[in-house]
Amino acid sequence: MPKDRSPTRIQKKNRATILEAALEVFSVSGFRGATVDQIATKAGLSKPNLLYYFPSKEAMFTALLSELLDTWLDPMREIDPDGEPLEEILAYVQRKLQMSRDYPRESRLFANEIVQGAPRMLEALSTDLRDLLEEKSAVLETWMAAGKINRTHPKHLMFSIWSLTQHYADFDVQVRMLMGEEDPFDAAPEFLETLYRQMLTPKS
Amino acid sequence: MPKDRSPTRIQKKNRATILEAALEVFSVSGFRGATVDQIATKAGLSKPNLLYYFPSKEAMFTALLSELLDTWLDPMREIDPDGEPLEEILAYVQRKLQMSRDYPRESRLFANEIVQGAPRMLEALSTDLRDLLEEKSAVLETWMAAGKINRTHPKHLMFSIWSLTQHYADFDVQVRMLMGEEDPFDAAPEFLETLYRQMLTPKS
DNA sequence: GAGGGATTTGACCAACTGGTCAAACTCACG
DNA sequence: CGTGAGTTTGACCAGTTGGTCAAATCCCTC
Repeated sequence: MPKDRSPTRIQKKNRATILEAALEVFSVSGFRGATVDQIATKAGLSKPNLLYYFPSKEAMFTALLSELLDTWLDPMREIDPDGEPLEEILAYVQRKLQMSRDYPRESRLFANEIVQGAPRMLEALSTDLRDLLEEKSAVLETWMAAGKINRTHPKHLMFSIWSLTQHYADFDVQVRMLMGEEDPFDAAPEFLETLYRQMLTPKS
Repeated sequence: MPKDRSPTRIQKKNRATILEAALEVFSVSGFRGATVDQIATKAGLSKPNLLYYFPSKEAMFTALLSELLDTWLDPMREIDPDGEPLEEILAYVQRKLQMSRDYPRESRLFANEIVQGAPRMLEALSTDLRDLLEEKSAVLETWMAAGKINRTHPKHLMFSIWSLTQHYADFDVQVRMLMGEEDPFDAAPEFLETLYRQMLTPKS
């Protein structure tokens, strides 16, 4: 094991290589389904070499999770309480959809883990995500109270956004199989835009 | 292995016991994460005994899938082309939500498999589900053409219904963790009803 | 209640998997 | 260069896992 000094050039390169390979493998097989050998092969390194950089398979997984969770929550952080309510929400939806298009492996990594009960992630979720959701739910409530958007359950609204956008990444094979030639991401932006605009635009 | 005659009383009972246990285990761990021993323990039978009734772990899994897929698609089959369009869709949404509440293990079983690329299910999906979706999409299109509901992409509309309803089953731990005491299924029916009503009710 | 098929299981096996370790090798730096 | 820390790996190990098999037990039927 390397000393706890600042990482060498090789350490930085190899850690990154390993995490990239780990993402590739964990995201399709889940924690238990993935094997260290698969990750090693994908990374072009030997199995003992991986375990030189990370003390265990579990350590690779949690390192990956904590590295990605922040990025994953960024689109939600960007919701601006002082912005134009409807536009803020619609923009958030599009950012989240973009994430599903650009980072499907990350989406599936989280999906895999949560579907299986999130045994290695619940702690992180119950702090970072929970706080962020409470904060943004409060923002939504003030917007609703001010009549800027239609009244609904703010948390269910957020769930719906996560669900609809991540569906295109998590259920990618199914969606593509059912759509044939057509790329799901062609029509998705407009579909979601229309959905949320019609749902949230105040009647007045 | 039993002869291929009509199954005995014991065969029927044990097969059912095994599939019930298999559902319990596969739905939380996925195919690879589940072990035959876990299923055997849950079923109260010995491992070799399971393999007497099913030739392999894979056979248990596929038997389970094919047994459940039909039931899983029933709510969609019930959409009546001659019914009142908006009400038909809203009723479908509620049926699907009810499925997520009553059969979360089934939902997670499919979710697990599809997220991982559906290696053992793609064939079934690409016939049964595909045909059914084409049929119901056509119905939606006629309703849109007749101005009974707002125009949108019919397939994306169906995806959205699956996504929103199954989210409550598949991401159950996350949803419950974020909602605290409140039962997600209390507010969900009304939330989804409002969402689709506002989205689909024709303007004019 | 005896015979024979159906059912059950303890013992076992080969393949796989996460992880260890000592020895070999590489590289930065004086 | 040379030397010591950093890096790599072949060989190995113990535990797990899917699956087999022969022997034992059960249960239906005549």
